[in-house]
Amino acid sequence: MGRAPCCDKANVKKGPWSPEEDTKLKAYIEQHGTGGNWIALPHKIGLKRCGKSCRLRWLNYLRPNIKHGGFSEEEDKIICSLYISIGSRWSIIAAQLPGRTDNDIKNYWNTRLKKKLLGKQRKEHQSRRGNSLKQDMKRSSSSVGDSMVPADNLNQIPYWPELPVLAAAAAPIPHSSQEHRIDSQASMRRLLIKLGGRFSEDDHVVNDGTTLHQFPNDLSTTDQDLYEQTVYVPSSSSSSPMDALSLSNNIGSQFVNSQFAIDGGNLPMLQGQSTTFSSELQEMGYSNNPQRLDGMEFLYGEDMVDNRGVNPCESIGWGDTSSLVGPPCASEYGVMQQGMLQEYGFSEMRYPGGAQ
DNA sequence: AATGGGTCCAACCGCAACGCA
DNA sequence: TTGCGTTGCGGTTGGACCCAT
Repeated sequence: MGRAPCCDKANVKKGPWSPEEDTKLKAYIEQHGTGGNWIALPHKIGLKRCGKSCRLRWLNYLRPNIKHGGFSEEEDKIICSLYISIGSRWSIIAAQLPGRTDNDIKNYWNTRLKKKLLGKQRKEHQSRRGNSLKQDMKRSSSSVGDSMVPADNLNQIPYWPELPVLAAAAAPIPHSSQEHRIDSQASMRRLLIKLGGRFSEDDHVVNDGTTLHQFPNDLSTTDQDLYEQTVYVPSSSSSSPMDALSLSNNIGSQFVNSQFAIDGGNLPMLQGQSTTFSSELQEMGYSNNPQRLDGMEFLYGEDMVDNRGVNPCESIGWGDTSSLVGPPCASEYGVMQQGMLQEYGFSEMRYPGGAQ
């Protein structure tokens, strides 16, 4: 037996709202408020509408100070940054953009921003792929015998971006986890810089023994304090891992401080909710090759490419994003990751235009 | 002018979380 | 603790509009 419908669908009007309906709803709410019961509201004012429909109409259209269209560059950046950090949590993203509704932002992302980024990514990838191909051809023709890569494998070998010297030294094996981690940090930086962020080179990475987090060196809080300010930590009083308010407040405070940390610590709570996000990212140029998507590589672990030794702690699909920054992990690999992060750790992104 | 495809956005739907009795 | 009604959220859809052919 299914759930009882929230309203009598047969006697409920659907489709676009008329100006009369808008006027009725707006006048009533402005005078009496919602009364704490959306379901009863349409009956009170004689509207043949579902309560949910009234709520949506009010929140997305009639509510005062709603802005429609005309997203600024700044808003674009905020949306992109937050999307990359938390995925399609439109209500949380909307909370950072006064006057914008989650529906508006969702539509804007789906119809414009995504395509904008997609085009950007593809363009850059194509041009870089072209250069890479030229170099490959040059190399293979000049030193076929010396090539590390068998000639018949050339077509299968993805483009590997240049590695930081230290990473290359630490990770002589091309597919090592260290290499990916380091490259992931660089990738994240690149993407965020593209999106308008910038990094402070002297920011610190702290490992409190359980979780890694990044913060600027001008903060004097303790690790725990910082962690609670920077990422959402389910407290003993908060039983819900999806405490959106906490997350929202947390993100809000980051913006208040004009700082924006992309931190995997936020992400475990997104488990099981980001399949679309993941596929979108794949669509944005990432299919089987993590290096194909310049700037997005950090979102994927090598296990996405190489299935050897998949470990729940190491898996980095959006079902478990916790390893983006280096969560608690019992495996040696996890410890190694943390060590590498400490060694070469990437810093938070500071949002442009804010106080430092 | 007709039309077919693409784009955009308001609104709907279903599900999960929440709150209360 | 449980069950039910309500709310909030994210994904999807339908249709209006635009533009190229």
